[in-house]
Amino acid sequence: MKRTTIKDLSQYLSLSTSTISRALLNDVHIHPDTKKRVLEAAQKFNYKPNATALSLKYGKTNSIGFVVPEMITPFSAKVLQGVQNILYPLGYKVIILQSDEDPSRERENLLLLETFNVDGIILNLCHETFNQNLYIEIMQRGTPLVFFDRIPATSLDVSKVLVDDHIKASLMVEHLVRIGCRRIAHIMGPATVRNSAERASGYKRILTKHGIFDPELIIKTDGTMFEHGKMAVKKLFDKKIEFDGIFAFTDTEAIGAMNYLLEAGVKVPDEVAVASFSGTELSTNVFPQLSSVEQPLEKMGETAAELVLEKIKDDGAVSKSIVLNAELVYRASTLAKDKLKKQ
Amino acid sequence: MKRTTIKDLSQYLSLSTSTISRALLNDVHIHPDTKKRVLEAAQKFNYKPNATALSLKYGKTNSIGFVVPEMITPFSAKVLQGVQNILYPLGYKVIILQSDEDPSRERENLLLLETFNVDGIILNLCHETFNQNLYIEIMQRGTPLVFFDRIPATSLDVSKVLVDDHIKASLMVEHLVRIGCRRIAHIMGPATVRNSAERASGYKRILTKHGIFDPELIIKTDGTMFEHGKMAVKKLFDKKIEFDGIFAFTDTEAIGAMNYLLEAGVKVPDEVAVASFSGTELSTNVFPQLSSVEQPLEKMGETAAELVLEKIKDDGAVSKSIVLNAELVYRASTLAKDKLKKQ
DNA sequence: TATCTCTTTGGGAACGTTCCCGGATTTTGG
DNA sequence: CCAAAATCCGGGAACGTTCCCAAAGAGATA
Repeated sequence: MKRTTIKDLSQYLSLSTSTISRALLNDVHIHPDTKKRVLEAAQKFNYKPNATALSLKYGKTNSIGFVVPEMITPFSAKVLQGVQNILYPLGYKVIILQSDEDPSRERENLLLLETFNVDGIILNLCHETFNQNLYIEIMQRGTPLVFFDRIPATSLDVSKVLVDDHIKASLMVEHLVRIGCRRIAHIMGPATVRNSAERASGYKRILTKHGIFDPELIIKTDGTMFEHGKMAVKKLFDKKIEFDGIFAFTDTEAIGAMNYLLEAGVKVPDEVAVASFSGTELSTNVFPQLSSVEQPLEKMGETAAELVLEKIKDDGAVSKSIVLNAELVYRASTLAKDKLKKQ
Repeated sequence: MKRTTIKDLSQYLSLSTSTISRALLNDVHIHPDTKKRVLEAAQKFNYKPNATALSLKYGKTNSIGFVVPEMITPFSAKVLQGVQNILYPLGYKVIILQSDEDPSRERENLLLLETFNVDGIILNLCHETFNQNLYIEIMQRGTPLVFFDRIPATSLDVSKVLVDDHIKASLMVEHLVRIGCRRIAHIMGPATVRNSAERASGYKRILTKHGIFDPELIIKTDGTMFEHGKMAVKKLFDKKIEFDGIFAFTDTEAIGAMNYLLEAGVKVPDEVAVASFSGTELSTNVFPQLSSVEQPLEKMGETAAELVLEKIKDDGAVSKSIVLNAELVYRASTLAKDKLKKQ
């Protein structure tokens, strides 16, 4: 049950492969009758062009790689959605690889994509510097690389799409202060990505401004999942550090933290308000609903896809850094309160 | 900055492409010195074999398609994880496409994968019968198809991996009865997939056995997301139907329902117990934690990948239906209670 | 009628790789 | 020392497609 090829058609119709090809490609140099015969035969035998052969001929595979630290949370899934919105209608396929927050796994993934001959790569990195040289090499070897969310050192000349972590974090922390929090803890992201530092610096700036900064309130984590949020709160409890608000690096961490609080009998937001930084629907699908910086994730994916297409079309295209706006949405987890004494 | 090919190396070393190829492939018919020279040159110019050329030559692309109704919830992501556990080490790439619960989109996806020449397809369908003929055609044209979770009509001779929906649903509903629920609502899955009917029949069987079945308590939905769970509870409220337990088709629906209840001031599990059918980490990352039928999703993906590999190796391989076990895990959302009067 | 142009078709190289086949050289065995 | 065998290498086809080039035939023009 082999797939029919142009050669099959040429034998069936006693024509050359050239003629078949011309008929299929709407070439003008062909007799209408011949064209009709070819098209009918193609229909009859369900001819479909062999994409692999075309890839070989034209040196492009019409595929792009999408490399993310994980695919379990809706974060990457939302971005992917945007990427596919753009790429799918153009006939591109997307190959997805997960790095499991492991830079050496990320390295393998990138090299694998290179052997796959992808036309471009969209990447959310898992370590700011570890693979920096590899990024440069890959781009030099001709595969465009576009970053989103977690980006490499600014010295690298690459296209990227991001939000202003510092500003948006500041605004959300400011909100926590406004509703009456005075001991705001920060569940900080992994030290290996710059967003962690950016958001933490926004947090620190606001608290310092109000004279309520306390380094004890920063809990460092080495991941971004539910359990990391839980562990962070556990640490605060263990160290008997008092707090009445939490600003978390991601919504998964915020939710992990919140559930841990609820299970410990702590009321949210009455005793502890919780806010996060994200953009997935998780924030509206918990109780109480979560205040968060809503990044336009789908838009982020679309933008990244457009940037990589630009680079594919013209490999000399100037690199762009696109900063998307993120919206602050205040929900039940940070309801204004006449502060009650906690714990 | 073109990639180096065997031809480049052959010119550089004044050898034929045959010899280069032999050296690279560890052929025995080659002089050790020659081999050494070639390997060094390959290293020097960072030679990497062109996967596209190999695909063309061998008629296989070393890629498999993964088609799912959606990728936003962790469900598909967990299965994908399993798929990649098996396929990644073997050098296969996975191409992921989302059907958005739309059968005609699913159709497009399958046809696209066919033009991509994937070696096999792993599919979670979104309509039991709509694309049945297409499945048959695709398999006849030589691309093996393996199903998981939502499977086609049993008359179709295909490999598939699933759990026993009826039994497991029965057991979970039995548990709800055991803890004291008497008015158990069922948030039923989409009518277009057989799992919905299977789980609903388990539900119905148990309630009938206990003489507490009431058709009013079945709420049909046309999706499996948070919002469908919410809408279902809203319907129950609107119709003023009393209930003290919920068995939901998925954990996302269960969580949507639970949050809606909590926001309405209904206590879970005190007034309404909630149970679901799933296997993602969402069930342990809500408050209260959710009792659910935990499907071994990663295992499911691994099994599906193995099945598709079998079919790739030998297209006459006999089709298998593998039924995986699912574990019932009881958590806080169905704590045994001395029933209080509700609402 | 001879030449020119236009239309339609076929031949074949190219993309990068493997592998079969045959040829040249060296080694082995009697 | 000569034949046979082993070792090593190059040529070229094949995978499926496009596209350049050439050729054949028809029609047009002088």
